[in-house]
Amino acid sequence: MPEVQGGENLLFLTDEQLRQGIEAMFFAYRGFTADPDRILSGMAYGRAHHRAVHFIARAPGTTVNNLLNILGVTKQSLNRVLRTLVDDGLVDSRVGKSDKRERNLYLTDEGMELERKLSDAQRARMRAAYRAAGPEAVSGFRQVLEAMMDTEMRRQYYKIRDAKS
Amino acid sequence: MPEVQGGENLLFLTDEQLRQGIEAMFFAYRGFTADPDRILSGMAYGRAHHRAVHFIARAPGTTVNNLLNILGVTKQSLNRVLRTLVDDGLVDSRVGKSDKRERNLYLTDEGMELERKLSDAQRARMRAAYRAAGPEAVSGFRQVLEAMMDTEMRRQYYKIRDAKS
DNA sequence: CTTGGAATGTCAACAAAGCTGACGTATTGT
DNA sequence: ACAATACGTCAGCTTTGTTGACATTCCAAG
Repeated sequence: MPEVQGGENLLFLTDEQLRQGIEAMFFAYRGFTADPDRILSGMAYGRAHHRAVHFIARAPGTTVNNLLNILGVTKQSLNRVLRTLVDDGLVDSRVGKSDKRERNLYLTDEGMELERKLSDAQRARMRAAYRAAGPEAVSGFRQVLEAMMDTEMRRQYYKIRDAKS
Repeated sequence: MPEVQGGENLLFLTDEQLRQGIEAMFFAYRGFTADPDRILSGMAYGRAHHRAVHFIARAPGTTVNNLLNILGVTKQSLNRVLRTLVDDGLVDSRVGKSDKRERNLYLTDEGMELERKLSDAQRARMRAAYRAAGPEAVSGFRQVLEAMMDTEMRRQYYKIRDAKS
């Protein structure tokens, strides 16, 4: 059998395989966001609020600028979301201690309650998927996702992850 | 060492691991859409057009209703996108042969050209990620993604995938 | 101590892409 | 004949993103 693929089995790199991966990402992401979206619909919040709340919960005291980098939106867009959360008493925005231009963001008790509700739903789905697929699959899943990120996003991802160890 | 986890290693199911998976999905999806988005910005098209073009390319002759089910949007939303694509000569909408109420959708040559451009970019990233992670990781990646889909979406996914074998 | 630049906030206007509801038309199946 | 289906469309609304302009506050360098 001729080694047309450089001596390795690269069948997983055929266009058809790649297209299937693309479609899997598309359909899976729908599932990924479905449960939080369901919870948020009916409240005055949307996916953007979920993202803000998630990363504030994850890195309490984070600055607006930092959140901007993580979320990759404009400050005007984030500000609109943040303002409603602050006004509604879910997020506390405190003037920075060392640098008073900065605002450090924290969830209030009410904010934490919403975060937990959203997170519980999303983690439940992730847990079910992980459990169904098994530890080895999970490892592969994470490897491919990390390789798919833009360099700057991967940096952000590691930064958050490593702060938790 | 006590078997507090039912005899298996379930460390990959800790809340921290699940949160990392959630964030990996978030950051990776950004990368996943980044290249097509870049190509489309500047044209009068967006991500919604990309999705329509992708699935029409994937299942030529598909009906509007079928596309609606795959994309999970309202017909008004899809119609707006489809109309611009037809008007611009990227998509051909032909009256159904057996059932004249239906419209069968096809890409024109110009439509195929755009699809190829978008697909090339997205597949290049996917290929790089797959290559970096290796075949075993890719298998795990796919398993977790499939387990994460809603049942109906998984059905759609298999349907498209199996039509290509 | 003044001044330039950085971080933040805000106003206005706009665009993409989703939604609901209502309605019209052609076609099909009962 | 009539109900249901597939599609298209009008109108209006929401969420979430965008630019651009401008004010405020503050740090730090000259």
